[in-house]
Order: sequence, then C-alpha cells, then structure tokens
Amino acid sequence: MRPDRYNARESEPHWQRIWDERKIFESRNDDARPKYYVLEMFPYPSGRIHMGHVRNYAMGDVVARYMRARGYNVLHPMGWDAFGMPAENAAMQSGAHPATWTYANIDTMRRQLKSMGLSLDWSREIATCDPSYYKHQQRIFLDFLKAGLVDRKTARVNWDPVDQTVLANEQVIDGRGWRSGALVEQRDLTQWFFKITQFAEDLLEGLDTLDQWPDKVRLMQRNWIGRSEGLRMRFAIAPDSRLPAQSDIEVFTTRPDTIFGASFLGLSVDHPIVRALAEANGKLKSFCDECRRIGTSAAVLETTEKQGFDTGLKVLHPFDDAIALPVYATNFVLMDYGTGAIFGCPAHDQRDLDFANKYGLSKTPVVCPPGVDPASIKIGKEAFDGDGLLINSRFLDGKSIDEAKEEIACKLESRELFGRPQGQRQVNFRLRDWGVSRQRYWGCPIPVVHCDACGVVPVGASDLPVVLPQDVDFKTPGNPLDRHPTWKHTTCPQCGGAARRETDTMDTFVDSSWYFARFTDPWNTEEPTNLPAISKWLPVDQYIGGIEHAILHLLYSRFFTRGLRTTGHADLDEPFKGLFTQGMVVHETYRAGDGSWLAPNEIRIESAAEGRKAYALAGGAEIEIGSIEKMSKSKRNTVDPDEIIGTFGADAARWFMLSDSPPEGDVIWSEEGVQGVARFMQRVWRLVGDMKTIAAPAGSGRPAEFDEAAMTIRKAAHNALAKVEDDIVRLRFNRCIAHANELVNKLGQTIGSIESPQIGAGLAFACREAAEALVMIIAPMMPHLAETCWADLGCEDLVSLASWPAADRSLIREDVITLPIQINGKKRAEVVVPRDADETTIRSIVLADDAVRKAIDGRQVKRVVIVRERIVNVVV
RNA sequence: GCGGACGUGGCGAAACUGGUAGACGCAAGGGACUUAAAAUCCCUCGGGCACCCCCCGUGCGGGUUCGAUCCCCGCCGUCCGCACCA
Repeated sequence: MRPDRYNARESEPHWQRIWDERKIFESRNDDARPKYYVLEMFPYPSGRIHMGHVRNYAMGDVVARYMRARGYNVLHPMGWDAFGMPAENAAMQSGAHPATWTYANIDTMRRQLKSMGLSLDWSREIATCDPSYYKHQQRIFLDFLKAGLVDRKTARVNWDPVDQTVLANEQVIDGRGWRSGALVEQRDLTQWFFKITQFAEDLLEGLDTLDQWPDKVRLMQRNWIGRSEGLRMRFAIAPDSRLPAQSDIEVFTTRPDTIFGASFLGLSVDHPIVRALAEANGKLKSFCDECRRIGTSAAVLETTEKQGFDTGLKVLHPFDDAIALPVYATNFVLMDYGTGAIFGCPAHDQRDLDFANKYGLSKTPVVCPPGVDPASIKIGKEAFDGDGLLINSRFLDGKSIDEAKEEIACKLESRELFGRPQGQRQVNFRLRDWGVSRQRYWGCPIPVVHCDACGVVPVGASDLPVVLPQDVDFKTPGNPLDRHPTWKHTTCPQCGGAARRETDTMDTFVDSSWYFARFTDPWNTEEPTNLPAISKWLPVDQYIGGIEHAILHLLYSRFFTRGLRTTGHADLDEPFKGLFTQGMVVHETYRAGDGSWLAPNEIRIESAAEGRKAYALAGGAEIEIGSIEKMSKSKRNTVDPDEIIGTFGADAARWFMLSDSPPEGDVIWSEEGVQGVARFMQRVWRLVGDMKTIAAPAGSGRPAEFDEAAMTIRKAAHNALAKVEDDIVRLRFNRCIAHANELVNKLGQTIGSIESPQIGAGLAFACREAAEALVMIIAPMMPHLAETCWADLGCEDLVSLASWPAADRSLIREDVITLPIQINGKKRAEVVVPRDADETTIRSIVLADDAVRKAIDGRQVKRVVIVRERIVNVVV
C-alpha cells in the first residue's frame, strides 16, 4: 500500500542502513574505471556539526553522487582535523582528557554526518590525533628535515607570560593574549620552521596552472607570496661617523631609480647596527623598546605616527660623496623584510614623505609625471608613485623609470665598495618561512631529541611514532609536555647518552596539509602514502571548503605536496585541481526589548501583508527582527542540524542549502524556505505516484509513435536532464534545483490534463522515462526520497547505483521556433518560423506579421537585423 | 591607504556573458474544495496608466551599438582580502 505522504523520518535511516550494509560508497584502489576524487575540507571535531557543515558536505555529496552515476570510480572520504587548542581548553575547564573529549565529539559528529545520508567512504576515515596518522606525519617531518626543508632558528614570537605559550598573531588582541588577557611580549625563541620560502617562486608560478580555482583565491595567494624585484645596495658610512665593525649599510629597494631623491636612511629598531648603537645610548634604547612594545597589530599601525631617532650616523650618496644622508632608527621599517634598512625618497613614497615632513628632511622630486612642468612640482602631503620621466637626477635625467632602474643596477653591480659589489639585484618575497612550533600538548610531537653531546638528533624511523603521554595535567599554565615528569627524558639515538625530547608540537595546519594524500591509502602502516595510490587518485578533482582557508591551508597544502614530491612520497605539484569556496549560512537575528538575543526556536513568526512580526514563545512579547548575520553562538541565530533533520529530514535540509543562492554566496536559512522544500518533496512523491499509474513497466521498450502529450513529457524530461548536466558540473546547484522545479511543474500540468482513455504505449513509455529522469535528477540532492521513489517505480536495484540517463538533445530541438521581434530595439511581436528558415524567409514572415506592421506603422524599414535562432530587430 | 568583488521586484535570485529582463523559489493577495482547519489545486504578483494598448524600469550620469543587466568612461554605495613588505 503506497502511503499518501512520504515519511522522511522512516525512510532516511532505512536507506542509510542499506547503503551502509552493502558498502556501496566504498571505493577500491584497484577499480579500473576513470577516477574522480571529490573532497570537502574535513571538520574540526568541536562537538556538533553546524549548518555550514551541512552546506559544505551537501555540495560535495551532489558532485560525488552525480559523478558516480556518470560511471566514475569516485573517492569521497571523510576524516577529522582532530588536534588543536579547544581540546586543551576543554581539559582546563572540565578536566576531561583532550583525547576523551575529541573522540567523544568525533562519535557525535560522525553520527550526525551519517544522518545526512552522505555517500562517504567511511572505511577510509582518519583522525589526525591518532598515532596511526601522526606517526606518518613525523616520518614526513624527518624526511623534510633530511631534505633541507626544515629549519631551526630563532624567531620573534608573541609570548603570553601567563599561559606561558606562544600565540599566533590572530590570537593577540590589542596587545593582549586572547585567553589570559596578559600583555603579550615579543620574545626571541628557537623555533622549528618549514622552509616554504624555498618554493616561493614555484608556488607563485603554480598558481597560473590552477585554472579551476577561483581567481579571487589565486589573487589572494599571489599577494600573500608578494614577489618583488629590486636591488640590494650598500651605502658607505661617512668616515667621521664610521663604527669600528661597520663600514657600510645595506638597504633593499625596488626604486633604485629614485636614488637622487634620497634624503635619509631608515633602519629597523631591530637592525644590528641600531642594536649595537643602543647599547651605548640610553635614549635610543628606550626609543627602540617603545617601538617594540607598541607592536604591529593592524589597528595600531593605522594610527601610529612615523617616528625616528637620529643615530648620528651619516652615509654617503653612492653617486656623490658630497651628499651625506642622515641615518634614522625608525618604527616603520621591518627587520624581517629585505635587509631591515631602506633609503627614504620622500617625493615618491608616502611613508618616507610622512617621515620627512615630520623631521624636516629635504624632498626632491625625481620623477616627473607626463605633461607636467618639472619646475611647477610642489610636494605637499601626497607622494607621487606613478609613471614619468626622471628629473633632478644628473645622468638619469629624461630616462624612463625602467631605464633608470636598469642603469643604476648595472652601475652598482659593476662597482666595488670595500671589496664587494656595491649593488646586487634581488627578488624578494613577502612570504615568510612557516613556523610550526607550538608549546602545546594536543598536537603532533616533533620527532627529535636534544642531546648535549650530539645536538639535535632525529628520532629513528623505527622508533616512530613518538606518542603523546596520557597522564598530563592542565591545571598549571605552560606546556604540559615540558613539565611532564618523565616523558621528555630519553636516550640519544646517536650516542645512547641521556637526552631530552623536543617538547614542542606541530601547528595543526601541518595535520591538514597532507590528509588528502593519506586518504588514498589510509591503511598503509609502513608509509605515509604510496606512489601508486597517489598517482591513481591525486590530484583532488574537486575540493570544496570555506574561503577562510584561501591562503593558509591551501598554501601549506601546496607546499607540502611539493615537499612530498621532493622526498619521494608523491609525484605531483598541485594537490587540488578544482577548488570551490562556498558561502556561509546566515540567519535573521532576534532581539528582545532588554537587548538579549533569542534563538530561532524561541520565537514565533507571524506574517501578513503589512510584514512579518516575531513574538517570544515564552511570554508572547513582540521581538525585534534584526539583521541577517552569519550564524553564531553569540547572536544565538543558529539552527541545529539535528533538529532540522529530525523535523524535515536530511533531504529537505540538503535541498534547501543548495536551492536559494548561488553556492559561492551566502544562503539565508529560513523556516519558511525549508517548509517550501517539504511541500516540494510531497509534490514529487504524489507526482511519481500519479505517473506510476500511467507508466509502462520498468524496462519496457520504446514505441515508435508518441502523441502530443507524450512528446511534451519527453521533451520536458530531456530538457531538464540536459540543463542539469550542464549546471551540476559547474556546481550551479541553485539552477539545478530550478530545473527540477520546472520539470515537476511541467509534468504535473501535463499529467493533470490527461484523460485516462488516451493512454497509449507512447504516453506510458514517456511517463516511465520522465518519472525515472525526475528521480535521477533529484537523487544527488535528495538521495533518500529518490531511493523511495525509485523503489516505488519498480526500478532495478538502487538509484544510488543507477547510471545517469544521458539527455537526448535532439528531442529538445524544436522544428519551429518562436522568434521575438524588436522594432528599434524594443520587443513588439513574436513570430513562429521554421528552425532552418533562411534570412530571406524570416524577413518576409516578419514583415508580413500583423503586429509587426502595426508597430512599424508605415515607417520606412531601414534595416532588418536577424540573429539566427535568437531575435530579429527591425530598424525603421 | 593598496588590491578585488558586487549593486536586478516585498525577499533570495535567473538571464545561454551583447539578443524577449525578472526563470525558479519564498512572502503576499484573490478564488476553488471543506461543516471547519490543514493539505491540495487555480489565478494575480516591478512601477505607472486610459489595464489585451502604451510609457518607464537592472545604483546614478554619459558613451559605443540595430540592440546594453552584460562592453567603455565618470560618480555613488555595499562587502571582502592585505595592511608600514620599501
């Protein structure tokens, strides 16, 4: 007995169980069909999934299910980005061990993801906090170390003196630790680094090959890498101010052409020369300390004035000994870019101009914009950095900027100063090496030991993994690994003497930099990956995730892939062939009179012609409907996927997530919207039932003749198939859904107008064909409803295993077409013409048309523009 | 400040990137069925008007074109990224 209503709550677990038992989504590495690897960014196991996950995984699942139907061997795995701070914070607050907390969260979230009906290969599940995963990460670290891709050097870090840990830049808010609130100090610590800068050029060039990435992301990475070509040049210190150990100062500049506009040298307060001078100069020292204290956060930089401290040193202009330039210690020159020193040319650099104005330094214009009289140039508050010709520059006068740059570079390169060339061309990058040391417990241990006799010694491969100790306490601040009573004491792999383990763990971005590769052979106990599996599956054909990872995660993964290649673990450069960044899930906010936020399930909406109003469920007070914002706990505008799935079903949640907005944009979750989806689902269920009563049995042959109703149905079905095919591969899910809606509308209308005596073989076949097409079309998005309909229609096996019925595009081509007719660019009429009509025929049909003649109204026809199968424009 | 994106009905959006602007959905209004409600079905739904005609309309002002949401120039506004990188 076919129920009147489709019951998602019964149906969804039923099909999930069948999919699970038959393991139909597990992919094999020895499957010979063409591969397709679709991957969504794996989640951090924070506790529960949120609607953003639902959207992300719904998108990936559509792609996976569609490509499977198209005959591909699809890899669609899932795992957990399971190391990280929140687990330690939870341990500090509740006392639960990070591992216990993390695995409990994973269990919850796995159940939630399974309730979404995702076609995932759970047999490949990995968790980065598992020793079976991080063992291989340690191996990769050691291989990178051996290959010279790892460095250990001192670096300036944000140090939280209360928590006794290093903080990332984004964890420092207004100069204070985000958790402790303590004033953050800048400390020089010895840290581990991945030498990502070694691949700077390659990472930049590789972007050009990533034509299936959003331009926006490529641009962001390009800017982040920040390549610039310039010149290192040395200035001799004037003899009377020369220091004992220092005869010259080297600067980096991208504008050597402006050398005759130079009026000072600016040095970072951390420049060795400044440091040395500060030893003997208390005022300079306190200036430097003050600059360091203020820090470099964005908000601070906005308001901080350019400041300098005259060191008393003078340097000689490289092309005129008679010019001596003052040397300042400044707060705006960075030590870790270029040489930590610049020459300032106020006329053509805004920062230098600000500085010069403050300290009354000269500002000679040396580039004259085209069409401007050099004598008329006045330098006020705005520096000119545009193009022009050189002036006031002696031998450079009249040259272009590029010619002048070239000339200065050649001159200085071929000239010696104190026994070395005075200039050297250099390409500089904004990109810095990737510091991976974290003074935390819940991360992958860095597998080296420190031996007093042998120094830093890698742990032997057979001793991996270096496993985190279980018995740790989080009551005291600092690194639990460091204060663990026994864990760090070990013996040196080299000399056998007493040694200490490295107690830093790796940045969790390391964990996510190669997980996509591990999925290709997650069972491998010996190696991180193996080349046949890598070659088979990588690159990921379609990677889907949030734009917030546009730089770090994606850049690190690209670096790692190059590193894996260098160390023989992989054989490609670019891990992600296609990238898609989906938008956020946003929701209205609700605010009570007292300013407190209410959750969507605490209010009731009433809508009428005058507008919508919200009332509190408790008490009934009217609630202000606020702006639409990203779902967040603080604004309480979240909805819980479990509740939505429990009420409307996973299919409804998935469909709505894909329906309303283009996938790269934000989608507004609304109760009304998801109710609309629920109505749609019942409509599909009824329609399939209606069509079934007409439809021929499954597998019936195609008759030779189709009547008009049958043709209408067939055309609608094939038209929808064709449009969905075009849109789904471009991830335009919102359009796919519009096509599905149109098909349902069309089929409903046509079926509704059929009188039962009319039903012949043609119509029966068309109904069977169209009903199956409809089910196939919705299946990637609403797999459970689709399975139920598929079974109801008596189709073979599962729709999840069925092949996509390729659209017959010849059916969509009409023999006669309706052409819109414009008179002087405005649409005035339509005519029906044969598709293959030539221009003369069309012209005469158009000009004979009553509506056209009326619109022309006797005026002279000057021209008739005919665009084939598109439009006709009559110019009068 | 630099770089980028975007502006279309009451709302989310379509429009094959130069060819019928507003598909599809949400909300709203009217009607049918019903004792009633829900569900379902039908109609209307950018603005104006003399309402089967016609005029206006894709942030604003120009331009190119037979024809512009789309291309060009100049404004206005919103959002995002980077942030003293010499």
